[in-house]
Amino acid sequence: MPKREQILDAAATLFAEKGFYAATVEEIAGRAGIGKSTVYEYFSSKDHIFQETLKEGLESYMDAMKGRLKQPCSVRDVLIAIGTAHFNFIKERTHIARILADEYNNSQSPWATELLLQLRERRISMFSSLLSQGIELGEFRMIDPRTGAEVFLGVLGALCMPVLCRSQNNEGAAVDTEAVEERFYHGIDLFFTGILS
Amino acid sequence: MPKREQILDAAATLFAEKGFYAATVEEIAGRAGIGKSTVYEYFSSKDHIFQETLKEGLESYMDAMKGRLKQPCSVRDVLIAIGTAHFNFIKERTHIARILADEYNNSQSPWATELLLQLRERRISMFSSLLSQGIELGEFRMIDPRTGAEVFLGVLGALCMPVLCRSQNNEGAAVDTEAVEERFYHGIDLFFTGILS
Amino acid sequence: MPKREQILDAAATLFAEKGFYAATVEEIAGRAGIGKSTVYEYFSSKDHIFQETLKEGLESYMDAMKGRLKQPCSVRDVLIAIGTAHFNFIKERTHIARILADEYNNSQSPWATELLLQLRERRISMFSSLLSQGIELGEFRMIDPRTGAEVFLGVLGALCMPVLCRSQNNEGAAVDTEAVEERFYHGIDLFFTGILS
Amino acid sequence: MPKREQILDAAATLFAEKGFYAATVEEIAGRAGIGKSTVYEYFSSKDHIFQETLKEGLESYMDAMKGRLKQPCSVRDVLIAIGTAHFNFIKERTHIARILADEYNNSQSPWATELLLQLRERRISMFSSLLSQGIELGEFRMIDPRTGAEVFLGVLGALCMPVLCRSQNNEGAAVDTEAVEERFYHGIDLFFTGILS
DNA sequence: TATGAATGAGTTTTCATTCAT
DNA sequence: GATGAATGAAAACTCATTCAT
Repeated sequence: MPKREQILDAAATLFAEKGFYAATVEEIAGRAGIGKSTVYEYFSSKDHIFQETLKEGLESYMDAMKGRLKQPCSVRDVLIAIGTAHFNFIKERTHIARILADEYNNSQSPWATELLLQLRERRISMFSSLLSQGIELGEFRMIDPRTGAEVFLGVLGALCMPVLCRSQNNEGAAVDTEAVEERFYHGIDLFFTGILS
Repeated sequence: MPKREQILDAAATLFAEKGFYAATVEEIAGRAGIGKSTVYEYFSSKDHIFQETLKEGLESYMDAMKGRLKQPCSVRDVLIAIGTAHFNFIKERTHIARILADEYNNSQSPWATELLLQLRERRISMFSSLLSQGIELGEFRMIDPRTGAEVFLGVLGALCMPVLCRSQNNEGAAVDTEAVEERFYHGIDLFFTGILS
Repeated sequence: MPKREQILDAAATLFAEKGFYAATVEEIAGRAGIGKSTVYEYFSSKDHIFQETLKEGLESYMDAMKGRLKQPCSVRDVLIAIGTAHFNFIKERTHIARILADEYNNSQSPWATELLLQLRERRISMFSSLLSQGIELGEFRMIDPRTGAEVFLGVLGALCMPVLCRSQNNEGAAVDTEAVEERFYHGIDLFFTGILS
Repeated sequence: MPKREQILDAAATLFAEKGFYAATVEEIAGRAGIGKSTVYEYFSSKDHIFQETLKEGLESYMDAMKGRLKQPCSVRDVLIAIGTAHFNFIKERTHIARILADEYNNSQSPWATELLLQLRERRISMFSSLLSQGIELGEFRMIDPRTGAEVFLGVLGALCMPVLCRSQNNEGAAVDTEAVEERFYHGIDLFFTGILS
């Protein structure tokens, strides 16, 4: 595996586990199995590493989502497919996901907040346009698409929390992913149908 | 104002703005208008300051919520009232709210994560029992109350994000709180009625 | 008890227990049962407290010795009497004794070394003149009195060590003072008679 | 010279001159001719430096002694040889010797006291067994070997004091080592023959 | 006289980054 | 390229001392 990726991998794990500040360049190098100063052959600074970790995560997340957009079925099904992709991304790339999920992140490099907000906007606009489509097609009520998008985002986030949280409690009983997944789909369903009787 | 509170206030602002690590004790002292070592007359460590900031925030948040629980009206209205309280809390104590909102926070003191997760659980169980009530009263469908609670949490969080985000961009145009508030109620409404037509 | 003495007492205990640096003015004040700044009404600095503690100890030690000098008996008996006084001083004022015993002390205020060296010189000259007397009287061999005095000093010190050492191990089983005392007199005897058969 | 040793050397000098607390890491680094943080590449803390200084000193002292034990001569001569080794050690490694001599040391790291007491015990048991031998061989009277050992320890210590003391008064006239040495052997002789006529 | 509150000067320690090999 | 060694800059924390009451 190319060194650059080794580093990025190690970094993602450590940033997710301990945060930007507590993770040291030395540790990252150690986990990547290389010398400390070698890191600086590939990245100009610790900040830079974080930046690239984030970028890579961002893109791989968006890619995972995009695959689900063009499907010849109801918008509702597309949104569910996106939810599924989201859930899978989190299961498979938990470390990166933890970093991406930390939207309020301000403990780290200042521009990180910026990137994370950009991700948020991209996701919102993606959801928003899907909702608009759905409204046009008569699938959905006449709601404000942006609001709907924000809500959907919140729902996805909240329902996946359990997976991301426990991921660092290596000791504790592993999360019952099955149960979480079941609740996940139930929760998404609530988004569509509401809770009123 | 008592020194202890001055410090806590300054700390809340700085922790919210720059996170636990980037905020220095010197800065906190400076903003509180006192000498660095005076801080240590009131708190035994930077960690301790954060802990107390968090605790105080936690309690004042839960207090703000509890006022809304016992009302002679529909459960739906109670949930909306809670939403309102949440929104007001965020408007009024934006700094603390930013800290409380950072559920994925792991960049800071390790027990902080614990406290924040506890807050989450308390909120979920509060919402959960309200939903159960509503179901019993026939107000809501037969949904899983915990899932519903998680979703409601996510919705509240996502809808308030704009306020919390910009709060640090002191430069940028202030958020259009009115607009956010409008979306906020619209979003909560979606939680009840769903988006399907 | 006058405050000044309260402070000096507390100081002696703490200086003996933890040394000059580790003992804080706050602790001293606390143990003396007064406020921290009150200490400065009686002493101009921490150094000053130590200085006075030392002086007081020095004098009370020399006083204890002097009482034994004028006795109508053999010089040998005078030296034994001094040994006894030394041993008693250590039993009764262990804390001060610990401080006085630390001749190599350089961890503390610089002039402290000076005072302790003076004590040493005073003791040596006391012993030295006794030995000279003894030689003149034909009690002792023709030895170098100064050397003899140094040796006697060393013997006293070494034999009392066990008491001073354990005095800080509050937890441990108290030293068997009886046994130490027995060895003490045996040891002094060796000084007079040597070990050769 | 390897950096680790440079540091240890500088540290020994400074600890001996000013004690553990008054010697700063910065000074140690300065005297070692390196940057402050470089020290931490070799030792994990100031405490650690002291610990290693002490350990090294302890071992080199015991080594110096051990060389003198196995000699085909009278026990008395062995003890004198040990005295000589002791004296030479002090002349050659005065700084370390100062630290080792400070048996009452409690101003420093707590475990330091422990190590120094261990040294004392090792020396006592060494002397004690030599004395026992001497008694068995009929060289010495029937004395308590432990007491004898303690006395011998005290004698050695007291007689070397002048060298250790002045060693820090760099300004003052150097000690007349010759004179001290002469007294040293005279003093040891007293241990064997006593002072009685 | 007595003291709680405030603090500045100083110390240890950490860590991203550089540089010589 | 790769790296071990070196370090400066910064941060948390301590404590003797002062000062207003």
